Amino acid sequence: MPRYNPAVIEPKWQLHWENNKTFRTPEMPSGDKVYILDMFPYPSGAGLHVGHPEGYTATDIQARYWRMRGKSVLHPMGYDAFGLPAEEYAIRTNTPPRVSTEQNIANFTRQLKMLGFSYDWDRCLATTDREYFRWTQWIFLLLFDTWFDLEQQKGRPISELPIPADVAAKGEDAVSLYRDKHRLAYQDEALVNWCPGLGTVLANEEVIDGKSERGNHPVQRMPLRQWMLRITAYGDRLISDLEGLDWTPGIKKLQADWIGRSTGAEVDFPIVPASEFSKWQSTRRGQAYPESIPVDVLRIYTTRPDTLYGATYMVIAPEHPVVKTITTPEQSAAVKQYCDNAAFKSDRDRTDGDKRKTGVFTGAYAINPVTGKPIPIWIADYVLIGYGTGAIMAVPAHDDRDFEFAKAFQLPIQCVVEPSKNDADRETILAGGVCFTGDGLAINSGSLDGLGTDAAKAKIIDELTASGVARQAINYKLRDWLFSRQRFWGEPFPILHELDAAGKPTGIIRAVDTQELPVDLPQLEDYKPHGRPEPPLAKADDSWLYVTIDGKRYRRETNTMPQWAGSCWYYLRFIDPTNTSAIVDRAKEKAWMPVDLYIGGAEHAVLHLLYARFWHKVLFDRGYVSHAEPFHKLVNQGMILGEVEYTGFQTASGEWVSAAHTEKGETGYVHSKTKEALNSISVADSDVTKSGDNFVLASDPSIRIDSRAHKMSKARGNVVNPDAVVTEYGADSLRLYEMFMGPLEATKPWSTTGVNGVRNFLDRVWRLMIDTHAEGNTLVDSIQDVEPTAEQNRVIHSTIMAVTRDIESLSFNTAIARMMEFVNFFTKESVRPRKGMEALILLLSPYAPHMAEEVWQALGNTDSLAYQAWPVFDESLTKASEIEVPLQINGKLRTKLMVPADSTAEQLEQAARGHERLAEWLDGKQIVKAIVVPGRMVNFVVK
RNA sequence: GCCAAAGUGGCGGAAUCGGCAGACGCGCUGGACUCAAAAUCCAGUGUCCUUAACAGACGUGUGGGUUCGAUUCCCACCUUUGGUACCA
Repeated sequence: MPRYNPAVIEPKWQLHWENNKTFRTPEMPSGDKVYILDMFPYPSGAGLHVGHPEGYTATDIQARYWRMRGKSVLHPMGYDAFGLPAEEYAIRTNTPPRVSTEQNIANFTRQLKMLGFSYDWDRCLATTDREYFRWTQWIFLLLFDTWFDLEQQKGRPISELPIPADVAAKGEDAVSLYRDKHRLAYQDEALVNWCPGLGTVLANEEVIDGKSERGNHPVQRMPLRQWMLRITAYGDRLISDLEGLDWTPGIKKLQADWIGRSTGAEVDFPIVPASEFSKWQSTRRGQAYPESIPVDVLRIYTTRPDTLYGATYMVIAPEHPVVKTITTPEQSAAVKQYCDNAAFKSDRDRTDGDKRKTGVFTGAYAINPVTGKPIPIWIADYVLIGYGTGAIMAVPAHDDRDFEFAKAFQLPIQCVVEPSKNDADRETILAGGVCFTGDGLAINSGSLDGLGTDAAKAKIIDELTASGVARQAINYKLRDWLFSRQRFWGEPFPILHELDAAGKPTGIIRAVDTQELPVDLPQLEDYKPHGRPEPPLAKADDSWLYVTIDGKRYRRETNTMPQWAGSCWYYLRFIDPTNTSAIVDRAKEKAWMPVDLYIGGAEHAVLHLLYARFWHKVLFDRGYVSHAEPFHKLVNQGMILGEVEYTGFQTASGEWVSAAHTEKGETGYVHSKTKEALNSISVADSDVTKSGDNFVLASDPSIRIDSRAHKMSKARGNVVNPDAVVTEYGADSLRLYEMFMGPLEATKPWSTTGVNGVRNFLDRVWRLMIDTHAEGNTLVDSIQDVEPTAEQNRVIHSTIMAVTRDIESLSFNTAIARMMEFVNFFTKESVRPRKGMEALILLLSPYAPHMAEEVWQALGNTDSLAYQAWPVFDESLTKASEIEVPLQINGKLRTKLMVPADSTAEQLEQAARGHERLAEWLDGKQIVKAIVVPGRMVNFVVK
C-alpha cells in the first residue's frame, strides 16, 4: 500500500473491532478494574460537536492504555435523551419525540464509531429506553419510600418513621399524611419558577438572572403544587464527603458554595407593646424554645448574633405571612401596593439594575429582645422568603445591605463592633457613617462588651438559649429540588392520586406497584405546551389516566421528571445494563464501582454532579450501592473555541477606528467617545502586524486590531464539524490533534493548520515503517531485527518512560511531543531496530488506534494490539554517559561543560574551576562560594 | 462586587523539587529534489546591539520582595476567561 490512507484503514479496523467484539467488557472484573466514564451526551439534532471528542478521546486513551496494562476496563457510552431540547426539536420538525430522538441517537452512534472509540457498545443505553426509565421510576419510588433520620444523618425506610401519638390517634389518613410530609420525595405548595415561554416550572438552578437557562425566557414566581426532593437533608454530607474525592479544589468549592451552609442563630423578636415585654420575657424563660413560631413573635435568622444590640429595625419579605396580621390600617394601602408589585415582578426585575433598595413600613414594631426597645418592622424585597425565616433583624452598622436600606429610609445606625485601632475609617465607623462588616470588639452591647466577634457570638447564643429566646441554627442556600415538569418528554411519575366518588382527589397518594413499572408515556397527538400549568399528560386517554385498584379509583400523576433524573444514575446501569430484577446486581456493583475517572464539561460542575451524588447517597443509605460517593476522580475538559479572528472597527463612512477607542454598546460596538455605532470588519492575517502587546493594521499602525478566538456558534459561522475533519484528515488525526492542542483542562482555539501538522506527523510515522513504493503493506528495508545502539536505546526507553508517565497524568500533549521527537530521531537513522518500532506503535496506539493496528499488522502480527502488553522501559538505558552542565556566575549562565553523567559534586566543581572560558570571567574576582548540584549545575558566587 | 482559573516568541503551547526559558507543533525564511508545481527531505527562526563572527545586553502581564539562583515561592496591582449575584 503506497500512502497512509485513513479513509481505507479506519473503516477497516472499526469493522474488525465490531465483528470481533474486541472491546467487550467481562461481566465481572478479573484482577484490577478501572471504570472510565464520559459524561454521556445529549443527542441533539446538530450532531457531534468537536468539543465532544476532546473528552471522549482522553477517556479512550485511558481505557486503551489500562487494557494494555492488563486491567479489566469498563468504558461505556450512552445517551441522555429525555428533556426539553429534544421535545422542542420534535415540535419544530413535527416528528414525535421518540422518533426524532432515535434518529439523533443513530447519528451520534455513527459519529462516535467513526472516531474509533473503544466502547463496549453492548452496554449502550438511552435514558429514554423503557427498560432504563423503569428503574429511574423505581429509584423515585425509593426516594418516596425514604425519610431522613436527622439523628443518624441517614435515609431510612418510611415504615421506620416514628409516628407521634397525637397523629396516630387521629387515624390512618392522618398517619398517611404525616408520612407523606417526611418522605424524600414529597409534594409541596411552593412558590415556583413558572416559565410561560417553555410552559413549565423550572428548578432554581435552571433559572439564570430571572430567565430560563434554556431559551432565555422570562420566569415568574407563582404558587403551585409540585414534587420536591429533599436534597437539603443531605446538605452536610454532600459537603463533608467532598473531602475524600480527587476533584480540583475549584470544583469542590463550587459545590460547597452552592450548598452554602452557614451557621448562626434563630432569634425571636416579640411583637408586643413595650409595656408587656418583661412579661413576655419571663414566660419565655420558663419554657423551651418553641418549635413552631408563636403568633406574637417575629423569628429571624442571623449569622451575626453578636450584633444583636445594633439591630435598629427589622425587615420581612413581601410574601411573609405576618404581613397581613401586623400591618397597621394607616399603612395598609402602601403595603398592599408594594407587595402586589413585588409579586408581579419576576426575579429578574427584582435583582435588576442598580439594586437600589426599596421598601415600605408596616406601621408595626417588635421589641429587640436584648435592649427591650421597640424597633420598626419594614417590608423589602431584598429579604427573600425562601431563605432562613424570611425575616431579618437589620444591623445597618455592620451589614452592607442593611446600611444602604437605612440610608435610603433614614433609619438609625448604631455601631456595636469596634474596628481595629489602625483602621483608616475608624472614627466614621464608630459614628455610624460607614458600614463595617469585619470582625472586631463588641461595644455598646451590654454583657458582650470587649469580646471578640467569635466569642461574642458564642456568648449571646448561650445567654439567649438559656432564656428561651434563641437557638443555634444552620441554613443552606441550597433549596429542596423542584422535581416536576409540565412537559411531555420525560419520565412519568409512578404515582396515583386517590379519587372520591365525585372524582375529586382525596389528597391520599399511592405508589404504583414496582411490578407494574415502567409507567410508559401515553400516546398523544398533541403534546405541545399551552402556556398554562396543566401538564400535557392530562390530555391522555382515560384508559391511561385512570386506574382502579381494589375498588378505589385513582388518577395518574401527570407531571414528568426533569432531564436530570436519568443522568443521576446511568453510571450504575452501565455495570449491569440488562438486569431485569434490579437497578444493578449487588456483586457487580461492588466489583466495578466507584467510577475511577469521570471526564466531562465544566457546565455540569454543580447541577448534574450534585444531583447524582444525592441520589447515590440515598441508594447507599438504603443498601443498594456499596460506596458513599460515585465519582472518585473528576476532570473537566476545557472548551474548544473557533479559530482566532482579527477584527477591526470602521465607522459608517468606512474610516478605521482603533480597537482602543471602542466599547460594547447595547447592540454592538460603538466609539467610546462619540458613541457612534461601528461595523466589525474581519481582517486577514496578512494585513495585521504585532506592535508591542497589540495587533495593529499593517498599513496603519495607529489602528489597533482586536485578536481573539470566539466560542463556536452557528451565528458566527465558526463551527468545526467533526465529520468534515474526519473526511479530510482522518479520525486518528482528529483524535491526535485534539489531544495535542494543549492541556485537557484548558480553553483553547481551533487551528486547521494544527490539524494538518499532526496529520503530517502520522504520515511521517507511516513512512518511517512502510515502504510507500512497494505493493501492499511492506516494511521499509531499514527496519531490521537488530539490537538498538546505546543512543537508539536511550531514545526508545526515555520515550516509553515519558509517554507512560504523561498518559497517567493526563498530559497527552507532551506525550505526543515525545513521540514526535522519537520519529524525528529515527527518520534520520538508516537502521531502525524492529523492537523500537514496535514500541512506538504500541505507545501511539491509544491515540491513533486505526493506524497503529494497520502498522502492527504490517510488522507481522496477526492479532489486534488492543491487549498487547504496554512497552516497558529500563531506566538505566535512558541515561547518557556524558551530560552537559551549565556553569553560572552569580546565577547567570556563562558557559556549559561536558562531564560524565555520574560526576560527584567535587568532580563537578573541579572540572568547572578548570574550565578555560570561565577563567576569563573569574579574572580578578574572588570565588566566595560554589554551589554545585550534581547532574544539574554549578554556580560560583564571586566578588 | 464576590469566587475560580489563567497571563511565556508571529500563533498553540513546553519547562517533576527554585537550577540551561521557549521542548513539540504551526507559521515564516533559505536550500536540496523537480522542466515546473505539489509532496518530501535538510538547515535556520525570542528581541536588541555590532559589518559579521566570537561574544554581549535584555527577555516568562506590571511593580516590589525572598534567594547564590525565580516562569516556578511571597506581597501588591493590572488584564483576560469562566462561574455567581441582595442567602442576612
